[in-house]
Parts: sequence; structure tokens; C-alpha cells
Amino acid sequence: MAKKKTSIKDIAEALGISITTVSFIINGKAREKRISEEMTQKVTDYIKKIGYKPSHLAQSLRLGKSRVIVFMVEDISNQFFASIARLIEEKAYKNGYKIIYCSTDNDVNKAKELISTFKMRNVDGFIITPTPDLETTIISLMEEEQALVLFDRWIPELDTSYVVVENQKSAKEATLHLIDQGSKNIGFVTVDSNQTQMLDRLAGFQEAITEKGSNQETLKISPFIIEKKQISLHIQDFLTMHPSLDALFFSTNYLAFEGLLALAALGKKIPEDIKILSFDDHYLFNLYQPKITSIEQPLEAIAEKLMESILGQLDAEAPSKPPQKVVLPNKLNIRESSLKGF
Amino acid sequence: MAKKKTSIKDIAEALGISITTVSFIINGKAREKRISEEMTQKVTDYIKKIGYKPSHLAQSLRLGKSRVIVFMVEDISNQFFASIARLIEEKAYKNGYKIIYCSTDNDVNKAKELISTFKMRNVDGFIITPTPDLETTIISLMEEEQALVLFDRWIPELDTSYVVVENQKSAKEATLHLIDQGSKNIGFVTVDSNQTQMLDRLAGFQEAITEKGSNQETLKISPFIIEKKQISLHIQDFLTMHPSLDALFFSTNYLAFEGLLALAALGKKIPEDIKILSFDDHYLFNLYQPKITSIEQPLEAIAEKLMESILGQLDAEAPSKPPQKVVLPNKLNIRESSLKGF
DNA sequence: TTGAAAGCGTTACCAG
DNA sequence: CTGGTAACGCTTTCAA
Repeated sequence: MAKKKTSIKDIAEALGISITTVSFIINGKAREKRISEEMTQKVTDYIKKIGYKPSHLAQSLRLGKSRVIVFMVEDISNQFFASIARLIEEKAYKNGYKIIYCSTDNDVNKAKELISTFKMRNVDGFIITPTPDLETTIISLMEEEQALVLFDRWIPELDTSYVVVENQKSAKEATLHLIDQGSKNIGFVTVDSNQTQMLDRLAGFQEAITEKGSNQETLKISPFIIEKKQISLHIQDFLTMHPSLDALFFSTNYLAFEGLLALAALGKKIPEDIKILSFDDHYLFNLYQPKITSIEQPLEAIAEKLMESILGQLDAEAPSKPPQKVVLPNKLNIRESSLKGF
Repeated sequence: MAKKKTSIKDIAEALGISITTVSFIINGKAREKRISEEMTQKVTDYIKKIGYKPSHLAQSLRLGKSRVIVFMVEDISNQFFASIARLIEEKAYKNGYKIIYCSTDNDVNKAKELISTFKMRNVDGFIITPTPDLETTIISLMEEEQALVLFDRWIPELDTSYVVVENQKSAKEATLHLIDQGSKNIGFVTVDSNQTQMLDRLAGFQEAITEKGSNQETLKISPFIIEKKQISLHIQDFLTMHPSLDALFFSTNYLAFEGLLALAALGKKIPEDIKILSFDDHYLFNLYQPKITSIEQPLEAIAEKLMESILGQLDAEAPSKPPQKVVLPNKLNIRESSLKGF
């Protein structure tokens, strides 16, 4: 494949000077090393002429840094992760870093394998949404002093940097809103896993319920259901088993979409028959009739903090700080689906 | 950062043997090089014990291959691209390749810069949705005999591998369906650009119109409109200016979503007042009331062909084939939004 | 002001 | 069967 690439050596030979000189000039150390103006000029001109680009690979090997950051999420085709990815990518490129994405499917073994292969690629930093049981691997990453930041969920036992949102607080607030709108019997539909963000959302929900003495039912959908259709059917069953439910809180948007389908199948009217609301805003919540109330995570801020944290750890100049633990506020977008008088 | 990593040299020293031997064993050439069973055993045991992993960086430098493929799309947060990315990623990992994603925003300069920086990272292959005016860069890639495959759109003048879908045929078929359902005056809403896929869709639409002698109007939305709201307003204007339109064909799903918003604002009923249909299926088209008719691209097949093509080019064993030009069929999902009697 | 050479971690050729 | 060593492309120390 690919024609032989010109190397720094070729340049040196062509110009009849040493590799060192070329290297210094390329790396902007001409001044510092007091290389003559004309030499510098000659070299830069030649480089521009032949369009030489140094090999990042060789640089990485030599310097022990690759300027690559891994962004490891549950599923990159998920809108939430894809959006963050997009924002991260932008900020990374601006700082001379590249991003490698990968999806874990929330499978520990896949995650472990991925981390191991990335370590041997000398990536500089890891941004990870941890799968269950990933503690030991994360610990080894910490021991090796790798730049690391968790997001979306974190591991309570570990003292790592992370960026998450106020799951519990927002879930509580949203639940209170539902109660405030007259809901007396609220169903919480979530995914059956012990990821912190899901647990916190449930906790927030229950806190509100307890506080106000309302009734509640909870449906935990197995994360192993691949076929979406199944999810919708589960929700239908849930609704028929608990006919008195007058509101539904979905812990994440894809569950809400399935819920919408279930509700339509049962001929339930939103919000007259049943009010609904979901965590994780989605562009289409604003489009659906009625518009769906939801809790919006601050994508931009999450990406910002993530990069700030990882870049901070990567900055050799800066003194190494203690792990940064960032918890960002969400925004409750109240729309038609949860309103009493609508 | 990171503790000193153990290298092949450390292993050789620790075991009192040569680097070469270790290297052979690691690379499974023990048999071939007729290294003794016990030596092999000793080394593999030791490697397992200390958990040694070879440096991919050094391997890449040495071998001139990085086992990295770049996936360069317009916008990775777009559902279509994110879904393909997910599928590609899976297939790549299975073959020992990693994927680096990046978004061009359909901006030539960004694309050029990206390609240049990836070249110096010795990536092995490029999967690209070309931006306008990217010809020269693509040509230089071809001259360097880089593994390359375009997708979503391609560059007619260039003899590259590509994977696209039957845009024209499907658009025509969909338009005929609309006419068949009694539409007499169809509006085509597209993005104002000369990307091949959009042009082909328009061509297919017009072909059907001409063939059947129907009426048509076309609205081209500038790709520079960032604010979605604006798009929706444009569509509203379009509809009020052409009140006789009885069907709308959206060339891509995000335009359809905005169209839905516009239609709702104008109080138009689908499909009674106006029928609609869109290119690029979306999970939510099936959820909306009424369900939206759309043309579904074969994501899985696209990803499959893309990887097949790039891996084929990367396979040193295989004789270099002429560029593979793949055109995949789509599927017209007829749903409620385009049906007469609904 | 410039150059020689070591070294980053591998692979693979050539000896023995 | 095993080992020495050049080379991949670069940075950087030390020397001139």
C-alpha cells in the first residue's frame, strides 16, 4: 500500500544537514537552540514544499504519549452518548487530541478487554461509563495513574474523577411535579440494573412518594431484552395489572418511547387518562402530540467538564490534583404530557 | 503518569534469553522456528504471570500498520451515522481493528485537516462520507494507495470503492406510491446541496412526477440553518404559499420531523389533509400518530459491505481488486401517513 | 550553531 | 533451536 513516506531523515539528507537540526526546527526550537535564520528558513520552505508531516506514531513511541483519548460508553448509537461524543470530539480536536470511541454493551468482559487493548495502544486517557463489576479494572487503571474520568454513572467505592448529573434530586423534583398535578398513583418504569444513575433516579422518585404519602408501583425491565417490542408489551401488562395508575415516570427515554407505544395500544389518552414524564430529554419529546415532559441533562456542560477533567490530568505542567467530582444540575422541561388542565 | 511498562526486553532479561526468542514465541512462531516446548512454555507462563501486553505503538511503527480505521462522517451524533458506526465498530473489533470516528460538519477544510492528521497517524483505512469539493484530497489518498471507501454519497468522477443505496429508485418508487394513493400535487422538501444522495432522491421524485404527469413543488432548505426552528418555519411558509399541496416528500428524516412540527402548527391533519413520507427511516416514525411512511436504508448491509470492502483492501494476501461499487436496495415501509383510506 | 548517537518496543533477517 | 542486530521515525542529551 501507501507509497514510502518522507521522513525527517529524507529531509536532512536532501538538504545535506543533520536530522537533529531538522527536528529542532520542526518542533519550534530553532530560536531556543539558536539555529540560523537562513537554515530555519531553508528547512521550513522545503518541508512546506514536499508537504512533510511527522509521524505521530514514532513521536508517540518516543514520547510515550499518543494524544488519543478513549471514550468508552454503553452504546455509541444511543442518542445521548452520541451527542456527548460529538461535543467531546470537538473539544478534543481543538486540543490536539483524537478520540477513539467504543461501546461496551454494558458487558464487563467486553469492557475489560477493550481497556486492555487500549492500554497497549498507549492511549493517554480514559473516559468511561463503567459497566457493573468493573471495579478491579478501574482500580488497576488508577494504580497505573492513567488519566481517567467516569461519567453518567460512577463507582461509589472508588475515589476517581467523575461527571454525573443530579439524578436523585431531579427525579424527586419531577415526581413532586406529577403529584402537584394531581397524580395519586404513580408508576416508575426503569431498567433492572444496579447502575448508580438508575438507582438514584428511583431513590429520588421514592423520596417524593414517601414525603407526600402517594401510592406507587415499580416496573423493572430486564436489560437483556433486545427486542423493543417486548419492552412495550411488558409495559402494557404492567398497566393492565395496575389499572389505577394515573401517571408514569420513565427512568430513561427509550423506555418512554416504548411506553408511548404501550399507551397507544391500550387506547389511553395522555394526559387525561394518565400523565407521563421521562428522564433524558429527546428531540422528539417536543414533537410528539402531546409534547412529553422530561428531565434534560446538560450535554454541553457534561462534555465540557469531562474534557476539562481529562485534559487537566494530562497536563504535565499542572500539579496533580485530587479527583474532580462533578455533579451537574438537570432541567425539568414541563410540557403537555404531565399537565393537569391540559 | 503510568508506571513503567514491561517490555519484551525485560522478559528476555528476566528469563536470561534473547529478545528474538521471546518475540517468536509471542507471535506464535514457536513451532515454525522450532523453539523447544519447554522454552515456549516457560516464556508463555512468565508472560501470563506478569500480564505482559506488547506495545501496539511499537508494532505499528515497525510494521507500518496501525490496525486503525477512520470513520469520517458528516455528524456522528446523527442517528443514521451513529447506528452505522456502532455496527462498523463491532465488525472492526472482531477483526482486530479499532475505529476512530470524526465529524466533518460537511466542511471541506475540516475534512482535509482531519485526513491529513490521520495520515500522519498511519491509519490503515478510511471510510468517508465526502464533503463537497473533497475530490483533490480523495485523489491524493488514492494515489497513495490508501485503503478507502466512500459511503452515503460518492464522487461520480472518481474511480473509488463506495457503498451507497438506491436513492433514485427508492425515491421514485415512494413517489409513485404517493401518486397511487391519490396525491396530485406533491411537495419535495430537501436540503440545498449537491450531495449525490440528495440529488438522486430529487431525480427519482421528478422522474415519477414526469412519468405520471403530476404537479410538484420543491423546497430546498439551506444546509447552513443551524436552528431547527427556522427549518420548521420555512416549511410552514412553503405550505402556505402552496396551499394546494396534498402530499409532502421529505428527503431525509430530520426535515420530516420539522415538517411534522410545521404541519401541527398549521393544524393540517395527516393523512387526510396532506400525506407525508420521508427518506431515512427512524425508530420514531413507527411511534408517531399516525405512523410515518418512510424509506429505510439497510444499515446492517451498509456496515457489512463497508467493512468487507475496507478489510479486503487491507488484506495483504488478497490480490488487489478493482474498486468495489456497491449499491444497496432500500425498503419502503408503508405506514399510515401516506395511505388514502386511513 | 550544528551533529552524533542513544533509545522508545517491536519485528525479522541472518548467523551459528 | 537460539541469539545478535538493523530498522521503523522521532526526540533529546551531550559533544563539538
